[in-house]
Amino acid sequence: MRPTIHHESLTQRLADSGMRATPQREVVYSVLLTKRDHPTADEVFARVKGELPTISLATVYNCLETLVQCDLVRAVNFERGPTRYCPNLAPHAHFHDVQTGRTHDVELPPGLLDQVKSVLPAGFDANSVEIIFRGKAATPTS
Amino acid sequence: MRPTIHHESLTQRLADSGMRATPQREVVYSVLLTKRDHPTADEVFARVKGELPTISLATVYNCLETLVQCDLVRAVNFERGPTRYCPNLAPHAHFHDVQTGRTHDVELPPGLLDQVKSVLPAGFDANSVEIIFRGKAATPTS
DNA sequence: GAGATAATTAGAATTATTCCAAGATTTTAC
DNA sequence: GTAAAATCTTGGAATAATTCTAATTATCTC
Repeated sequence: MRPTIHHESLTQRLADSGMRATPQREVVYSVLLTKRDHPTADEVFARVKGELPTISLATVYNCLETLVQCDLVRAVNFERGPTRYCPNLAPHAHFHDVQTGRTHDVELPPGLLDQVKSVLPAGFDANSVEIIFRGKAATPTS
Repeated sequence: MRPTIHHESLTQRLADSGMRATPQREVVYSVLLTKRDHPTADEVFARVKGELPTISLATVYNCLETLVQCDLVRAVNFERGPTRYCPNLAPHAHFHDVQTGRTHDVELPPGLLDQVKSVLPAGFDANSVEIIFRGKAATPTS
């Protein structure tokens, strides 16, 4: 897993925010893109170590925070419990399967978020809407 | 603040789940109903102490968890940070004001949650939908 | 009222995250 | 190209939120 494909856009985004592209940031980002299962910082740490065995957990936290700042990654929090990270930039909702604990992305029809926003009373100006479903997902194979 | 008004329904709900109404549970619930600003467990703890000075933080956590189990209270998590508690049972969304850090309840038109649920692909069966807005709320007095 | 069950309590333990200060790396200015 | 400045990474300590544990207390049942 060599972080080349996304190198350009990552470097660009970071530069836009006055930051540098580093191997650590590239690998953290690459790990998120490779397996999109909403990992925790600890899980990212474990995966990144395969590529950069000497990276520290603090650095993983730093890199994740940086990527969130650059709008390349979304931090997701439902339930108390560790923050999870999602590199899906398209507007989407999350479905949290209470049985497996897994989180699935749910694509949203265009306009839905705006429609939901339109229920806000005067004086409330939302720049983001987050939708979280909870329930059971049918097992893909059964 | 004597927890009489809600005593009946609280006792009933607890009994339905095979649990007892205790002074601690009543005061915790009463505190949530009295000031609906989505307090953290620590904040609830501070408020409850006015009534029950010897209550422990562990008990506050226990009581809150119990109330959540009985569906009398909703636990709300956005951002990493402490869980907040909300005694509003009507379906509603939350608006998180990024300037003040305050959270407001947003009433939802009937049917909206079902409409949102309808975007779920086949195989996903949601029994709850949570909607969180983030942005700036106009100051009431200015 | 004795025994069983349930709830509360204080403090220890755990988990997730942030902070910090030192060292390494990269950039900039000459 | 090198020195100084700026930025990053690192490991460990510190903090914050929550859960666990074992002992005590309260409540319910018969």
